[in-house]
Amino acid sequence: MSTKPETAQPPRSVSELLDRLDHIDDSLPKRLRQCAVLLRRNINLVAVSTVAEMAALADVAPSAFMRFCQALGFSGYSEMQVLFRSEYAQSRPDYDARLSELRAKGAPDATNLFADFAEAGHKSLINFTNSLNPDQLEAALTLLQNAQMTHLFGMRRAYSVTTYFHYMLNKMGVPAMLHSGVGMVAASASFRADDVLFAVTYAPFSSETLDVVTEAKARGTKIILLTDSADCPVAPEADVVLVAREVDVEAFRVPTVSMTLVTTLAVALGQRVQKE
Amino acid sequence: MSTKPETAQPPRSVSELLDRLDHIDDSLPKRLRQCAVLLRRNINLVAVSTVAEMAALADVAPSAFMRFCQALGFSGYSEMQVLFRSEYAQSRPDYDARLSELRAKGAPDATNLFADFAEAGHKSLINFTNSLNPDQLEAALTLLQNAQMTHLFGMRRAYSVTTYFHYMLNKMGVPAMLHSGVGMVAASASFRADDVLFAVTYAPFSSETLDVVTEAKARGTKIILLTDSADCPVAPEADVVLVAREVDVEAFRVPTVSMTLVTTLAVALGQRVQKE
DNA sequence: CCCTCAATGGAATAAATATTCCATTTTTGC
DNA sequence: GCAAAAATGGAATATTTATTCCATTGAGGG
Repeated sequence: MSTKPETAQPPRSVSELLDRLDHIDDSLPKRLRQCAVLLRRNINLVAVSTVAEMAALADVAPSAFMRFCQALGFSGYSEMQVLFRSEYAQSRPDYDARLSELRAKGAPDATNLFADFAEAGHKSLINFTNSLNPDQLEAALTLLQNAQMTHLFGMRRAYSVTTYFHYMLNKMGVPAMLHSGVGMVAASASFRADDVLFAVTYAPFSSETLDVVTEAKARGTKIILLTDSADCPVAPEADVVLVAREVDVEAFRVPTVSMTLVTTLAVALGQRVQKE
Repeated sequence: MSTKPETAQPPRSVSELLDRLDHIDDSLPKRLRQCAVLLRRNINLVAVSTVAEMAALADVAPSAFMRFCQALGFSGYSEMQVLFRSEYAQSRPDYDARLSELRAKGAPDATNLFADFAEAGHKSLINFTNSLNPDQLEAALTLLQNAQMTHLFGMRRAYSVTTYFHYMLNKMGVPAMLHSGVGMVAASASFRADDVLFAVTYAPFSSETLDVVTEAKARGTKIILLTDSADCPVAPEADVVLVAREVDVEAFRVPTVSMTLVTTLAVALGQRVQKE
């Protein structure tokens, strides 16, 4: 029917491009394969290099690299480059250098403090990403997806997390109820067996939240617990336990991982609900 | 002896350049100062932008930006750019490798999504750290420190940020009042001239928050505005504007920078209050 | 072994981008 | 308020860089 479609559509993002590179057809001609291999290994150079430079690294003529870009679906090197440039424009290389520099100079305390919190946030995210158990996320998502209603409960610092989760769930069109803790008894009165309670609590665990979890358990409501320690006393009651540990700065914490996690859950849930 | 030396030698590295920018002579002509300020704040864009783009961001003619580069000691923009490009080319591989590794494995969607959000959070924090103007933080802290009462106001996603700020301020023993938006009129009725309004709003800006800011201005209450764009319509009304831009994932955001920022403010404030 | 077609490299061309020049405006010193 | 100097913006030019073209090479099929 149609002419050889090659890779008709250009990748829309760097990660899409990486995907494609991971599945490079072995039938690719020699030079083009060289390009693919080099690109896969030096993906970070595209934003700041010319075709000629990339071609030289791949040990290939510029025109060959050009053809390679077109085989990927781009109109040329430039079009591919804008992808990398725009992603890079949001980021920045020498984080550590910048941080230590900030600290070294007599920067005001507050600025240093921010840098410390930023670094802590970064570490927390990395730690969590590394130790993340995909099955748990999946389990949580399945529970949420099947829930008639999701009840959100958290006191003190956990309250911010539930408010954001509530906002995101609403935005995604997922029914959710935010309990503010004051009318606690009334809250648990509305728990039903086909509901899910998403409870957030950090050490030292607020007794209200522990009570609500216990109550939910008694009513047969499914329970997802987001906490910062597997030692949370009600962990055994929960169907899924998500442990988000935040690196602290002078004993203070930003709930970066928790916020990122609930956002992820909401967005993933939204995608699933739409596909139904 | 010699002719006017200007900045005879070009900076040898990005951090040397940053040093120089931090000590920009006030005698610099207007346009050139604009360039300096923009560069200081968007240092990361140089590697992937053209002079024309940088000039446009600085709201300056390309030739002016050119002169600015030369005033710094470079022969031109290109020479300055190689500095950034080469530092970038050296420093990135780790992070990219790590990410593409994650992707390569057939991880479930939600896990990938978390990794994306984690990366976005990381980028956001870096960006903010880079462009952070210590004076603004100081100004905000001074206002907060002198306030008789701090009023916190934010709708929708901004609400989570204010709830966390509220929690932290309480913890630090700083008087703060969280307005939840429903009793808005009542809220602004309590604004006094020696109070501070800490308003949080992101595009598209909620009319409630804009109204509250306007009302506060009329009452002589000092205003600190936390937003994600300098274009916020009430930015001119504010005494201090803090711009926390979050990198998005498929148009969704986690308020990582905002949360980190309010935590920083609260802790820094707590330290100062204690020292009094 | 030859013919055909894909692949390749280098050179020619096109496009984008940096850089300089200069007429005009703005500021500074008197 | 005037003259001189500095600063500015826009247009002209130079340079770099991407892209295409085409002659040559090499591989695969009959």
